[in-house]
Parts: sequence; C-alpha cells; structure tokens
Amino acid sequence: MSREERKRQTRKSLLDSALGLIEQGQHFSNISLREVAKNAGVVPTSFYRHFQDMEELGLNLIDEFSVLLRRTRSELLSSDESLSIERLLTVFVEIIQTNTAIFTFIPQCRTSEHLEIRTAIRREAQGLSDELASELRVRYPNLNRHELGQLSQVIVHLLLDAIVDVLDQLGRGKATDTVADEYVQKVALLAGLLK
Amino acid sequence: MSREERKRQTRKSLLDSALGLIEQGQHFSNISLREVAKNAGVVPTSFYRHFQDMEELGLNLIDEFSVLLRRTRSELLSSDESLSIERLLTVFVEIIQTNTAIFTFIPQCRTSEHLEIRTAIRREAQGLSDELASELRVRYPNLNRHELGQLSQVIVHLLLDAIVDVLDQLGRGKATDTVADEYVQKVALLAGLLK
DNA sequence: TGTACATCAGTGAACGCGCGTTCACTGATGTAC
DNA sequence: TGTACATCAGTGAACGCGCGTTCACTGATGTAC
Repeated sequence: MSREERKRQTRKSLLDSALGLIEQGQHFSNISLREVAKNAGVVPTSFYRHFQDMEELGLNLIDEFSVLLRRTRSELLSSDESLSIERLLTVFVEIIQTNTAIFTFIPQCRTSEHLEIRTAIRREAQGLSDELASELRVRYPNLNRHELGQLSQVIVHLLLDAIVDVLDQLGRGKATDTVADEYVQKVALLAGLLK
Repeated sequence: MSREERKRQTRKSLLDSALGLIEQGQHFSNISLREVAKNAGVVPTSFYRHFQDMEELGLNLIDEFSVLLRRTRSELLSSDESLSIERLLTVFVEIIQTNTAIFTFIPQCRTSEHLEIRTAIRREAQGLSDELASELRVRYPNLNRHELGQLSQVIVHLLLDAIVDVLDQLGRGKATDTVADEYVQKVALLAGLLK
C-alpha cells in the first residue's frame, strides 16, 4: 500500500474515532486529542501529522457532513420516486438514524467555543437556506427575494432544531416511522396554516 | 452577618463565576470546578459545600433562567403598555442583551452531555410551550389540543433558536434595535403567510 | 534492475500543568444552659 | 448575660491522572541515477 493511501486511512481512523466518542455520548468540546488518537489506534503524536488541533478535526467533520448532505440531495433528485413531504421527512429521519454521530455533532457546533466552527456551520446552514430559497420561489411567487430568504432561513433553522429532537426521540427508543410521522403531522399542520 | 447569609453569598459567587466564564466565551461543558472556585474567590474544596459537581451547578443555572423567565413574564403582563408583537420581540432582544451569559448557556444545554441538564431544559421548553398553547387557543379556535401543542412547540423551538442568532448578531456589533426589527419582519412575514 | 539517499508517517519518552477529589484542620457563628 | 460546647463554611496540603506538546528516533516507502 502506498504511503499516501496509508496516511488517508489513518486520517479517516482519527475522524471516525472522534465520531465514535461523540456517539458514546461525549460532547465534542471535551474530547481530547489523546482519546481520539488512542481510539484510532495511533500514538498521540501521530495526530499532528493530520490535524493541527481538535478544532481543525472538527472543521473536517463539518466537511464530511457537507458531503453527506450533497450526496443525499443528489440521490433524492435522481430517484424515480416523487418528492412528497412525507418521503422527504422519512428520508431525513432515516439519514439521521444511520448517521447518529455526525448528526449529534452538528447541533453542538452552533454553540461551539471555536469561532471558526461556529462560522463554518453557519455558512453551511446559509448555503442550504439559499438553495431552499430558490426552490421556494416557484411556490411563493408573490414573495420578494428578501422575504424568500427569511422564510427559508426559518425552515432551515427548524430542520437543524428537529435534528436534536429526532435524535432524542430515537434515543428514547421510538421507532423511526413514528418519529417521521410526527414530523409529517407538524409540517401538515403548518402547511395548513400557510395560505 | 449570619452563617446562612454568608453561605448564600458564596453560592451566588460560584454561580456568577460560572456565568462569567461562559460570557468570556468558554463552553459550559469544559469549565472546570477549579476555575469556577478560583474565579469566585474561594478554594476548590469550598465548591463541594454548595454543589456536588458542575452538573448540579448547571441545573441551578437553569433554575435561575426559569426565574428570569417568570419575572419577565409577570412584568410584561402587569405593564400598562399593550402587548404587540413588536414590543414582545423588542423586550425579548433586550432581555437577551442584558443577560448574555445565561442566554449563551441555555442553548448549550440542549446538546449537553449530562442527561439531567438536557432533560431540565427540555422540561423548561415544554412548560413554555404549554403556556403558549393555552394562549394560542383563543387565536386558533379551530385547532384541537394536539395541534395547538405542536404549533406552540414549533414556536418555542424557533425562539430558542433565535437566541443563538440574536447573540451572534449582537456579538458582531449590530444594534439591539436592528436585530429586533429583523425579527419583527420575520414574524410579520410568517404571520402574513398564516391564514 | 540495483543501489544509495531522501522523505515522512508513526513511535516512545519526557515535560510541566491543571484537573477532581480526599482529608484533617480552623475559627467564626450558633445553641444550650 | 456568660460560659461551654456544637456546628459547619471555608482552608490548605496532598494524591494520582490525563492532558497538550516537544523532541529525537525508526523504518518503510519513494526517488534519482
């Protein structure tokens, strides 16, 4: 195996190790570099060959999240099935369930003590919001650009918020279907209130 | 001064010390007991006369928040001014601005690694939501109990979310008025979309 | 293809530091008589 | 009111531990000729 490839593997181990610790219930902000290295099966000093510190590792986790989002999005769009709200929310809950670690991490980022991490997650959310705004343009032709922006910001924030909720409910043993159904109801309620 | 009174003072110093550290940008989850004690002007071992550990101190901060909410609420209700959305949001932003530390802490609780803290903040939010639901009953008489519950949950989550946003914008130097105005616009937009 | 050298991911020892927690203590406040 | 004792908030020394970071190193992979 090439040196480069080995390095990529170790790097992946470190990222996965951090996610594993998060999944075990640790908050990202007090996961130590030493724990991550140990859990990844390398010596602490090896960590520095890949990341300057835990903040940089965190930024890379956000990148992984970004990739996951993009992949899911294109899978959804290329699928033959129609994109009903029900299907969208069911997929959303499923994705959260099969990626608990990263979805536990992301909401933590919003209150991270690292400015760069807060900024990165904010940028990610803004990007999503912008995409959403252009898709909402069709549905709400009477709203101007500014209003569309605000509306989609609210929706993205609700989604971010829903993550914490979904994880909590799944953690308490609720079935995926039940949780998804509950969200479908909420959206239907809001949609019913919207003109 | 009585022994009891002195004890209450030290206890207050410890709580304020933790809030001070949060205000300086530290995440609650890695503020150490020793730092809190030092910052409060007592020796680390004194901490144990008041709290079993940092988790218990955190739960007491949530209590303080709860009191603040109740006080604000009754002040608003006893005031002569009418309760327009504009006034409500302006007061909301002002309260956040004059209590930055506790309002930085509260959103952190939602992703705390301490189950009890997560539960406490969830209970707090649910309480707010219930109050809101009964007030919304008048405005939306056609919604049933369940739907009112879901609607108010969404609103409370949006408020929690707004805290992070408001603090961020105030932190970037925006004026209180500007931030409040922006929220007034958002609410007006949503209200306009609601039938 | 074979050899000599360069690169560099991962190692292991060592450091000083702040951590949570224990313990026996001190001395001011509180209580009983 | 005065005295003798109890209470207990705060002290200070001590502990073992995991932390981030440094440093010189090793040895497999990569490169030049």
